[in-house]
Amino acid sequence: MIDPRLITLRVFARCGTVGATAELTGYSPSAVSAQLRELQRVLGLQLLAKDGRGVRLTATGRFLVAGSDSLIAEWESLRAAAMEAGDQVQSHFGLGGFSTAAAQLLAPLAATLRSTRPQLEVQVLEADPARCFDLLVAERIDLAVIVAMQSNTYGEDDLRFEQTVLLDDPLDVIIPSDHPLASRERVTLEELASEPWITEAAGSTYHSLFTAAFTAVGVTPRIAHEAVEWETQIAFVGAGLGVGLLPRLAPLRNAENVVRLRLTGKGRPSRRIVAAVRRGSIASPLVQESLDILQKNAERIVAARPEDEL
Amino acid sequence: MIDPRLITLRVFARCGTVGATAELTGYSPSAVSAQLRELQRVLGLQLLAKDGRGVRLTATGRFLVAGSDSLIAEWESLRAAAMEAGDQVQSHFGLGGFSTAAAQLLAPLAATLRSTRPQLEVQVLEADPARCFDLLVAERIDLAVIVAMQSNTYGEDDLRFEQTVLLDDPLDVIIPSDHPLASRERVTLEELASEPWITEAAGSTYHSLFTAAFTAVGVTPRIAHEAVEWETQIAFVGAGLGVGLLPRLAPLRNAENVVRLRLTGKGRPSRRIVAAVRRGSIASPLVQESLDILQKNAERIVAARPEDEL
DNA sequence: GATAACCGTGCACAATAGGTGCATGATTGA
DNA sequence: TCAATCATGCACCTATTGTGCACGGTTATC
Repeated sequence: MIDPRLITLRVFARCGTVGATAELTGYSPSAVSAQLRELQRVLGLQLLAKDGRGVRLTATGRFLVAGSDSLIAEWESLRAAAMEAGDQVQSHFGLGGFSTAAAQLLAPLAATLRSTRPQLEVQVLEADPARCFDLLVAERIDLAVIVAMQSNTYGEDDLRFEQTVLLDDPLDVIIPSDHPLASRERVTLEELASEPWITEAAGSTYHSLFTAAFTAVGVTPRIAHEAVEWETQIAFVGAGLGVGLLPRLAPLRNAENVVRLRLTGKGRPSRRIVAAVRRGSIASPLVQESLDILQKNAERIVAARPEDEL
Repeated sequence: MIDPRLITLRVFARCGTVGATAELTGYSPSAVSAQLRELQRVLGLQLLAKDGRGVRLTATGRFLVAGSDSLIAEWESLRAAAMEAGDQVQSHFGLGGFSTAAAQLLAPLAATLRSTRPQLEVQVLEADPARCFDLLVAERIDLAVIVAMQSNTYGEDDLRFEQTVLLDDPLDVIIPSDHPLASRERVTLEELASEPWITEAAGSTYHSLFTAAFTAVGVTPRIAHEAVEWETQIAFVGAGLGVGLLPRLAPLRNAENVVRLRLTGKGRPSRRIVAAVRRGSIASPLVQESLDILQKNAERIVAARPEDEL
């Protein structure tokens, strides 16, 4: 209902480059360029200025983007209310989420929605949290399940989103099964301080979570290897290359020579998993139903942890 | 920036028929029909229902229209603020007004804007007050100068508009120059109670003003003739067919055998002339400038009435 | 300081959304 | 029963809007 060119401008405000905006919105770079030019013509405002080999927003452009937050939210809110009032037959619903979240939470949600609403065309996009927010802004997806980080660029009070906590997913330790501590049920990070650690590349989504866990207990881990996928990390541990942290939700499957241990002691690290939607859309019946399903699923998962004291 | 199909729906909510909506928006009936159908498809909502040989809004449709008021206002407000912030070059500006208002206030405004902003394409539409409001909703015009009636369908608190009082335009009496009272400077309505009156057709814009003037002093006038244009009414009076009320702003020109007299006594009738814009757009620099010009012009007109006591 | 990489934009072309005008069907009032 | 009114479907057309490619300008690298 809001002019798609304004949406494009908002995405550009996040990305900074026409190319990235094109990639995120699904348009070609020329189309984005043309849209932004057209938007300026229609409004009679200069929103962009050349800046080196790229373009940047002018003050007016930033003003417009900032002010449009509430406009978008208002529309989402109105649409949600209208859909609540009328018996809507929404045709498309986009979900976004990151790896384990997508597998453990989004897949069941999509399956449930598919069965309860056969008319609905559910689309799931796997994407990391930052990209999920961008996809929400770009209106490519309507709901995202993401990991809330301390270093999250998007605060809870961001005018563009509304976030709902689903569950806290504790981090476990995975060590080779021939490790001296392998028979233990619980360990502390301090006990593993001198181990060679396997983690993700610096700057990646979980790396900050990794370091935060150690800084909480005042230990500096020795990072021996880097992996991108959980599977790779598990394989490395299985090969005896070191130890690693693995979220409870990430399945170990039938990995050989790898043991999962619960962490104990103070500052047990965990990642908070939240659902995010565009502000205003939370009243939409589809979003409401989705959040209900996610909450129930999250509760079921938490309840299935018999050993969780504290 | 708001989807034109939603604007069309809003106009339809006012008109009630597809044909009238087409006439007001400038589209063809088929286009309006297609737009409304498309809007329902996109939203997945049933907004219209067949009703006899026409269509009417469903409850959901009415809800959406009502809720969109604030959405439109928010956009207007944002655009106005952005245009204030940036140095905009608005290309089109639509003005609407009714007969004398258009001639006395709108024409000078258009001329001034044309000279101060050569780039700007100013368009003036003559239309009665009710239609002016419709044209504002349809976004055919951006500012209207209208006569505020007691029986105004659009209250000051309407979420869609913001109104600014420009001036009060008193009603004068016009009588044949050979009338016994023609030499008087001032008369009261009571003195003319038994005269044959010339007015507009019942139900027309000024008829309610006419009757209100008499009910205020407790007199029931005898309506002898009806005219549509001021010119016609003046000619009738000149022909000795009766007497009539004429707003001060309406020029008498060089009408023969007609004298204009000031009304005195309690409840001197007058019509209030106000400027109306879409809610939110009042902060726009163009609207601000226009209102300034109108206000100044109104003050000049009022100041040119040396005899106005009370 | 040459070269390569990157970024945005203009242009020819294609697709498609969105417009008009007319004919049609349905409904109401004379 | 007939005419008037209203919305809508259809054929057709226009013009907006997207793509792909080439180009010019800017920055980083060697």
